[in-house]
Amino acid sequence: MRWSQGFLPTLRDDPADAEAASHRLLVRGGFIRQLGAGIYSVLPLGRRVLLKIERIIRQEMVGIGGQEFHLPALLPAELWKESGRWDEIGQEMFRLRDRREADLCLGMTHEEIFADLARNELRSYRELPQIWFQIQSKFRDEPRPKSGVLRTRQFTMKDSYSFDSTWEGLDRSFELHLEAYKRIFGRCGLETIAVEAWSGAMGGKESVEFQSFSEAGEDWAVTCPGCAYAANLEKAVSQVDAVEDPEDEAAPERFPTPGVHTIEELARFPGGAPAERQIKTLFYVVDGKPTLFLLRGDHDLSEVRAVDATGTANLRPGHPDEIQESLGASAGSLGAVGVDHLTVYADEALRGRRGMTTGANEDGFHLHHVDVARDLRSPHWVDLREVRRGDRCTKCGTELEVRRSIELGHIFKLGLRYSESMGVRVLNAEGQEVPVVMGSYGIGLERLMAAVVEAHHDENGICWPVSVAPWEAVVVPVKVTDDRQRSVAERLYGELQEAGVEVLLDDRDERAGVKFKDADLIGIPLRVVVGPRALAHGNVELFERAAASSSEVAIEQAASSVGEKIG
RNA sequence: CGGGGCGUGGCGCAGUCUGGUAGCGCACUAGCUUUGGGAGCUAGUGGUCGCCGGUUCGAGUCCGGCCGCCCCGACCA
Repeated sequence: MRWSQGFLPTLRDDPADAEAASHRLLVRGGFIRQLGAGIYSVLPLGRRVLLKIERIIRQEMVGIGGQEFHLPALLPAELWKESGRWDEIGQEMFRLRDRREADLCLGMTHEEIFADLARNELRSYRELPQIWFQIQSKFRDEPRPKSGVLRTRQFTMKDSYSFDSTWEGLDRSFELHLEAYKRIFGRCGLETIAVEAWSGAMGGKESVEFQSFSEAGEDWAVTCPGCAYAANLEKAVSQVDAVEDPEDEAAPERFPTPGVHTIEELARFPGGAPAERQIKTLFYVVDGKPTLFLLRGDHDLSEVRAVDATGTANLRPGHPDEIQESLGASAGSLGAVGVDHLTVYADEALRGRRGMTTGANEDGFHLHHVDVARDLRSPHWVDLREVRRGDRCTKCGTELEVRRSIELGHIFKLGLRYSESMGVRVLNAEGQEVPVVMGSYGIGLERLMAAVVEAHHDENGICWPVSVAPWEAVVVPVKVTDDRQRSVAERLYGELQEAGVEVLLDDRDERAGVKFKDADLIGIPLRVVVGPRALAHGNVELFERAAASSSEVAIEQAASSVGEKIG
């Protein structure tokens, strides 16, 4: 394509409200434009990148036996009511009514719809396994869209669903996806790790996320340098570092702590206690009922674990007035000693601890000499603690690392979650009707594009890997009004097109600096510069964007050199 | 939903405190000069100052309400 005829709206300035590099560069480079919070238009440049990502995904999905569908995004409520998710999923689902007042929603995922097709059409185990996929828009009313296209309310997802007659079959389908996903991300130029994850609203028994390390991410990946262990922070486990408590037979004793509201303040307070010798008391409202979560002072609550422990996702931190009403004190002076009118969950790390310090349920006072076993009224012992950097791996004892990451894909062993609620059954070899064992697998495409930018950019712009670059090469005549330069540039443009290279010709009558800046910004991997310096020797320059390295080749060799470099 | 910030030509911003009828840089149009890393000069185009209401002779500016967007904490591809 000729640049002068294309729509490539690059901006000279960074957009004011973009912080993440991918957001900034994709907007500035003319790949995307914002329409609303978490709603983006994809421009021609961005579309080319997404189509390349789609092609890679499609090839790999077909490679594991996947068959492509295209389901509606506008979905009747009935199927969701059947699976129970119409009520389970809260405000994240976009809901609407048609003119007959029938409930509908915009698809946020398609388990129900594929399960409906499966139950209507599949009859025998001999038709299985099946892997069905689509590449389609998803809608999720995120509480907080952010970072450009990393987290949006409408996005494109490759979602696939496997149907097997046995659990072993599900394991195979899952494994096929695991390997396909590794290839997909690798081909897009991303290093990823597969981590154990929490299944969340999808349900099912086991799930794995693919994450790419990036400071722009919103997830945390816990990895063990000593063994293969890797997990999402939500799911990660670790050994508790043991704390030696002194002999302390004394009864709990109230003591004044004026102005102390936090663990840190109490640790610094004369006569206070180090964080690991305090009991942190968190007040939550769970299914409408006030509830306490107890942790070691230096540990943090994992809300996902709290959800697991309580069996409901309906929980939130208590409001100040609720706390006051239940315990007669404000957050910062709370404790569970003597509390028997609230449900209390205690983290395993507190088991057997004594000589502890905790709030006295009276503002400005704490208790010393608390013996967990003796002074707490039969709490529910559960795992509430969030893993942190430096904790030891449960498998090999090595210190764990915790790093920011972007969740690129998530694969789930759904098991019978949908086949039982929706009646997806086939006959097995014995002629008995059995529920189909399902899996579901998703990749967010725009997020994947953004993650590639996060991983491949510098101060001048994006450095696309050739596999997903909007154009593979750009031919830049330094001065288009120069006849020699223009004719050589046209010649190379033609030769490269002939050779099947996706090539741009920057035929704009702009100064060289403008054209170089733009080419850097939009990240074309290879730039062929046609200028007087090299032409004097019958050469042109080849500039490799990512390496920022330049070399000269003879005009006659230029097209084939480009072909070699872009592989 | 809690906290913080911001809405002024396409983009980036000033002007708001202290009311007087909208300005700068970039981009865009035309001309001349220039031409290897975002050129210079000249002349132009383009804005109901987020929306509604109020105060006032007069509102971008003051008051009230609403809407939108960004960032930080609880959710997910």
